[in-house]
Amino acid sequence: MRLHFYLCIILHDVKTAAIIVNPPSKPATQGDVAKAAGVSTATVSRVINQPESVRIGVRQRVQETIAELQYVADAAARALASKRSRCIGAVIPTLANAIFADGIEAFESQLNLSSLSLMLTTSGYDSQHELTQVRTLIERGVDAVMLVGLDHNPLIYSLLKQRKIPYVLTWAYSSNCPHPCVGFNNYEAAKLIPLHLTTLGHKKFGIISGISTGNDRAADRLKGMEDALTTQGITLAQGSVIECNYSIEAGRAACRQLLTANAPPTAILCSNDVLATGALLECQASGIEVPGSVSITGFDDLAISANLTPSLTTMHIPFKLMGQRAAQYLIDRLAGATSQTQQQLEVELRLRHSTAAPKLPLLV
Amino acid sequence: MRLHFYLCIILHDVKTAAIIVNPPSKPATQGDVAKAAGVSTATVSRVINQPESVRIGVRQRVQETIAELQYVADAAARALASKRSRCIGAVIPTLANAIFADGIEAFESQLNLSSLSLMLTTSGYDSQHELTQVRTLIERGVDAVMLVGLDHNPLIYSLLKQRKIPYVLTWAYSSNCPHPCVGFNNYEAAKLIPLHLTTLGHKKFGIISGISTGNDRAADRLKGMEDALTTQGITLAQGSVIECNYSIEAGRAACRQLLTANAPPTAILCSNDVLATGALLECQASGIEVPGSVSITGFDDLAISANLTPSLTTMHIPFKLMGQRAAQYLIDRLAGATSQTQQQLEVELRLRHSTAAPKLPLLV
DNA sequence: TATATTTTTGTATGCGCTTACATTTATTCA
DNA sequence: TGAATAAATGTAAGCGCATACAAAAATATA
Repeated sequence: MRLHFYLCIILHDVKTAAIIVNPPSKPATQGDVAKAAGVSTATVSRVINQPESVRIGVRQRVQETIAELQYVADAAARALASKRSRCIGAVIPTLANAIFADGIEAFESQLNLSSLSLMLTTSGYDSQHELTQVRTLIERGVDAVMLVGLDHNPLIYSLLKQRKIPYVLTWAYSSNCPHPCVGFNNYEAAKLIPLHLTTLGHKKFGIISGISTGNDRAADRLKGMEDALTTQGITLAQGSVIECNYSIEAGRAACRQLLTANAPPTAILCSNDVLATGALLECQASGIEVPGSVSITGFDDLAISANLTPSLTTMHIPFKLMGQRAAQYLIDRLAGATSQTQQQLEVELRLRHSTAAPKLPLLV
Repeated sequence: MRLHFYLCIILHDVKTAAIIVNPPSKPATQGDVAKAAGVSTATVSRVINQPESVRIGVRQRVQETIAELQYVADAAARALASKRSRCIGAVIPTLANAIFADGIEAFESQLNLSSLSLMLTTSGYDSQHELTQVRTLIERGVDAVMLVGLDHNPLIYSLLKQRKIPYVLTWAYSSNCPHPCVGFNNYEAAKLIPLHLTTLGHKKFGIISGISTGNDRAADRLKGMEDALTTQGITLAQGSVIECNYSIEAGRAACRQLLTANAPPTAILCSNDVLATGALLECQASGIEVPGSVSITGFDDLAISANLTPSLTTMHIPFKLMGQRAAQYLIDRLAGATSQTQQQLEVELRLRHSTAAPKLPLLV
């Protein structure tokens, strides 16, 4: 088979050779390119990895040969020899609800700019499963790992450190976080929301939170909201904090539960926009006026939030920027550079139409 | 360094050895395990890949040694030697709106059951970029590829065939599709929707479609709806078909445009639920009654659709099943088995509350 | 022009694993 | 019990590439 191949080379009809030979034969290797171009494999390797180090004439000849033979470097062999897979792993809780979509898409785009690929997995908000996924990623030989949130199974950190695999935490930030992170302070951000509502005159609150166990973002947001209320001298009534899954149905159910209580709240704080959307839709379905009867707030500023009626007051997060920064941090680390280890991003409370002063001010 | 290691082995204190040695030394290799267990590397390899072929006693000893040394097989070396990366690539249009979330999560879960990892990329609905992504995946050495839709750059197919990489198309099905596919017939499914509305008495329709160029699902759905209407003797007025991005904003804008026309439609057919959600929200925002003034339908049955007010009449697709089946098809192919090449899934029109008879029957 | 220096290229090893084949050990059967 | 057969294990050859080091070529220097 190879016979035809070299024959064609001699005949200066390399293109035809490639066409004729490729279907039946195996893909070209570096050695094939080297022979065809009349250089050593080392030179071919250099043309690919450090083109500047090869004289221009030789380089071009090799590049042409690569094109003609449709040579594609074998990723496994490269990884084995160079000890770099050029793959980055990421574990996010879920693909549902597009909560992580913008951040991840930006993360991947940024990686691609540096010829890195993304290996994306989901944990289902289960820290044990997250550990499994990280293990799998490490076994796959990823060069670095991105995780969501600050709290993770200690085994994850020890695995990562043992293997000297760079990592970055996202969707959260804490000034005293002992790990590299790119995100925002969920606690501090969440504190801003109750303030807005107490300023409007609200005194009775309900909170719909994600499951805080094993989810530091949810826990921080919840605590932030609670602490801010406490600071304002407001006490949350029994049963006015509900934790549930991040789903519209759960948000609806929680909202229903809060509003059918003895003394229903005039404001419902949701720890993300999916829950807030659910709450809002529940009010619509039950004919409860928002913000007339109850104000509702979210967190994340998802695509739908501005389009609901009423549009949702929520916390805007620069997810795209976060994804880019997180990727760049890892890229820099892999290049040996030392970029800023902890990066805090600015968030912004977007005041829209789901919040207003409570309808009936209490007569005191 | 290694000195300590073997010393400890001799002292029968392997666990300590692992703990002491691991941080400073390199991860254990197959050879380390082989020596420590007193077998050849071939046996270690067999214990990992075909445990049944190793006698139970030896097998257990090796497995214990693996655990003690915290041995993890090097993926690159495995891939190089076995010519299988155990990675599957997938290209989906976008992570936004969670349109592909359920299907992809199921796809990944199914892969994981067979120790396969997913390499997920997005194309942004751009067929040129899709080609780039497929190229990247192939260069990464994925064992198989999943794509969304039937129409793709011919180069993608020739690349895949040239490299003999199994692939499967999803989110679509056609009986005369020359490629393996697991999905549903977008055209036939879409045809069912107008029928429902004409039965209710609607005569004036508007359609909000995704961009049909380069998107066979969008094109098929649009054509299905148009053909069904034609069959019913209904003509679409000029400008009553709008193509736009799959975003809520675009759906809102399109809806607004349709409803402010001279003779606005009494029913708006949307080619997916994101657009339908946008349309519905636009009506809410403008105080237009649904289904009183206008009926609205979607396609996909996303999580939000049943929770809107009114709940959305839409086409339900078994995305989870589709993801599983697609993964299983590839798994079977990689195992050399020949499973069914084209798999059509059942869809179901979910009648909900966004559709009703038109308010004012025309007096003829 | 001859030598020293720098740049470019080649040689050859090994990354860690799988697997064909050879060898040894266990099992079966006459 | 011994030969024939089957099962388990070992030996050793790569897989395709990157790279340390050696050699050659180009360039600079005197």
